[in-house]
Amino acid sequence: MRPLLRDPATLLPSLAAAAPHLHLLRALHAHLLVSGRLATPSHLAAFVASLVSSSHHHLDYARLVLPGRPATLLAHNALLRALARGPRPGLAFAAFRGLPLPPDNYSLNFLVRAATALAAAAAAERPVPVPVPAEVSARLLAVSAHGAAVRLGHAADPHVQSGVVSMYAALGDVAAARAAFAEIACPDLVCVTAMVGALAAGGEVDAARDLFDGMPLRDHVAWNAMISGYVHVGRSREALRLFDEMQRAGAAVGEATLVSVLSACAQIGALDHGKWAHWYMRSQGMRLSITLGTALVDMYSKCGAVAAAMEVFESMGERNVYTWTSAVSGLAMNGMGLECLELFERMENAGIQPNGVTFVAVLRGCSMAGLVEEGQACFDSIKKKHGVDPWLEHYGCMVDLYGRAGRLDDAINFINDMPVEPHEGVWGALLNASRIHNNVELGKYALDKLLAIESENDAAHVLLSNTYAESQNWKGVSRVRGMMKNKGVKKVPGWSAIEVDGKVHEFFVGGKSHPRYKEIEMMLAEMSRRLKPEGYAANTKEVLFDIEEEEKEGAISLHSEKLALAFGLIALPEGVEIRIVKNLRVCRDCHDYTKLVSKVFDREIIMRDRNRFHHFKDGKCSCKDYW
DNA sequence: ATAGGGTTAG
Repeated sequence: MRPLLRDPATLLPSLAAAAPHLHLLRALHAHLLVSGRLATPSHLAAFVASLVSSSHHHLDYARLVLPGRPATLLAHNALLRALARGPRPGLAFAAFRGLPLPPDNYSLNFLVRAATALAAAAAAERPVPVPVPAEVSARLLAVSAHGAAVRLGHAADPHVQSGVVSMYAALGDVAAARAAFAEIACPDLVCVTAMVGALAAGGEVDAARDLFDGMPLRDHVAWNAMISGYVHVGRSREALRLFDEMQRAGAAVGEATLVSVLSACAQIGALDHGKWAHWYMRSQGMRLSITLGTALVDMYSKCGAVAAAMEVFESMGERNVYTWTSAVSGLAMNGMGLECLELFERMENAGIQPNGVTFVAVLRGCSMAGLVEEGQACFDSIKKKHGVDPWLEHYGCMVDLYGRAGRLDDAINFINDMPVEPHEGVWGALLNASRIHNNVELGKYALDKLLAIESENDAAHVLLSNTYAESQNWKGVSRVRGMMKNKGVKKVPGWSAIEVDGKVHEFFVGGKSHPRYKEIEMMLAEMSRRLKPEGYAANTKEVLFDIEEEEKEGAISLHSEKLALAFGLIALPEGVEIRIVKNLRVCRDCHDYTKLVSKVFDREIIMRDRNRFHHFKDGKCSCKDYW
């Protein structure tokens, strides 16, 4: 005979996921008691899980229900699992200690997951100078969970093994992950993959790659771990190469893969690759999730395709802080300060709480567009309206805002009024402002402060040297050169990347290794020839100061962006814009040079440097020579 | 009758 009503107990599994209200749970409890089903372990376990699930935390209720029942691990493990997944994973440890039965491999696994959740939460907190207490306690709990697994004889369980490895990875402790992994006699594929992930996320990509290459089988998760590892350390070209291999190997390309691929494209400005990824996800009918959509917005923004970025942004049904921040920051990077402020206002109206990263983006937008008053208002609102203490970076942005606008006094007063000790970013901003406005004295002052904090900052030395150079103070330039030599400060080598026919070409300062270098050399000569009548003379003020005076002109012509530019003129058909991505700030000479090339060769050139975009057209740049 | 590895913003 079929029951007339659906048995309420069948609702249990879905209730566990749905965070039900207390009255519903009480009714269910009554039903389970009356029908006697609460005595069966599976029903009890499911009921406990629904009590402790997600935000509705009826923990005390669960604690009342459990002791009155014959103790089963099934029910207690359900509690552990729910606690580990819940908003306060630390509670799983107390429950574990209070277990009325010897824990099994499942219990240990849930305990390890709880420690992982704590570690991840601690890592997600803003980096602060000293380790946060959450991190310290996460570490202690991780070690104790691992110890418990070993002590209780569950260290050989494959689920526990992979869990322990990724737990240490979540803590950011690669050494501990390595040590734990070394103890495992026969790690299975999932466990090896976890180790690949741990190494990759910890920045040890080459070690990760060795392990990865040695795997007899690799599924899509292993590929994803490896690809994201490359992206993480900025080796995006290798990431894209590996992605090609992944496809040839027939591994499943999913959301996680594409997010990493898009991030790689964003880093090196590989717009064609990025467009392809966008096309691919559409052709596969993939849903535009928040994560994927955000990665797309970021990719298009960082490739200088703001319109496309905004199109994706507007088409998204759901957005979170990351999405909004990416869009706001995209507008800022592209010098669209007013639009950036407008979007920020929309964000606030939409009820999305901005965070510190958002404010950095807005302040940078103001700084680039010279919107001093607006930036001031934004800075004040951080504390007044949002009740958040500004980060040091926000102070740095303000110094940059005043400094770029030429309001050096305001910048200095601002620094003097800071309630916290200025950090290197603040002095760096002041140093940069001194360079822009040729104030050598102030530059020296800022550099002294900067070096007192961070004595090996290469960018600082380069900035000071450039400040000297712009005021023709060659003695000063060589003094900085000496300082750098003495301290062993190495200048980060500049590179520029350009994408042609879906292939990314990378150029380094003075590099001659490109297969088409002969043609590039000829093109460079032609460029010089055609630029001379336009009044171009190599600007030897800002140069690499490790090069002797008489070599300057020759050396300048080989800055990586010039090589990329020459290659773009050769390899890209007329009428196609040239897109170049560079890892450092573009120097004044290359900026002047590129402006003229855009006019003489009638090309649009879009150059992304360390800080922002430059859209060159008809001999002018979108930054209005202000960067 | 409960478990595992990979994914976004400055």
